[in-house]
Amino acid sequence: MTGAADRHLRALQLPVVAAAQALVGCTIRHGDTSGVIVETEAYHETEPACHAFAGVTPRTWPLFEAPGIAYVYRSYGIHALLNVVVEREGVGAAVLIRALQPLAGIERMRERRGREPLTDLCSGPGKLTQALAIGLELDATPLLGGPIELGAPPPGRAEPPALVVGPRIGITRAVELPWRFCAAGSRHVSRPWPPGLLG
DNA sequence: CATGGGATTGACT
DNA sequence: GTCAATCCCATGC
Repeated sequence: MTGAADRHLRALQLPVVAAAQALVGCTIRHGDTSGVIVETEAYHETEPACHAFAGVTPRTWPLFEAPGIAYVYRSYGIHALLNVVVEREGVGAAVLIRALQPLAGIERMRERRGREPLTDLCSGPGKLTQALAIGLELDATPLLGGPIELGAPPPGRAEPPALVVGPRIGITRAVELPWRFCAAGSRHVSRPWPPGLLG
């Protein structure tokens, strides 16, 4: 079957920027909590904002593995951030999952986050890992048949969403690359887009 | 071995 | 708008 049913599988085979685009609309699940990916960013070893730019280190080695595993690292000493490793083994590249539209386990997410509004549950890379209870112990685990499951778009959302493109958030190097992708008009992204650009 | 800096968030002015 | 929390790890001496 082709189309939406295997979009996540095809995304894992693409170059990182195309993969980041293709993963918007796919799903992430951990335990009973899941959501639709609405925001991603691409990171590649050839540009200095990527952890893989420094080469293989105790932290970055999963980035250089074969596609389809998680790269989870601690940010600012506090948050865990989830990436989908892509590109062939030996090349450091990954897609940062920046926001989800909550799909299942929403009450559980509210408990974990200590917040009620649906748009506050997974609207940021640190928020979604808290909502889905994704921690550093899941670093380098497979995303197909592992504890975290990367899945196809949900029923009724076969059509790839329109994307809004922009610069990546929160970095200081390679800021000019337009490697951030959001589902147009989504209210679940980490930062609202300027009025007029919303789908 | 010491140091500095984050792919962030939430609280506060 | 500003700012602290917090810690792993990359870097440099």
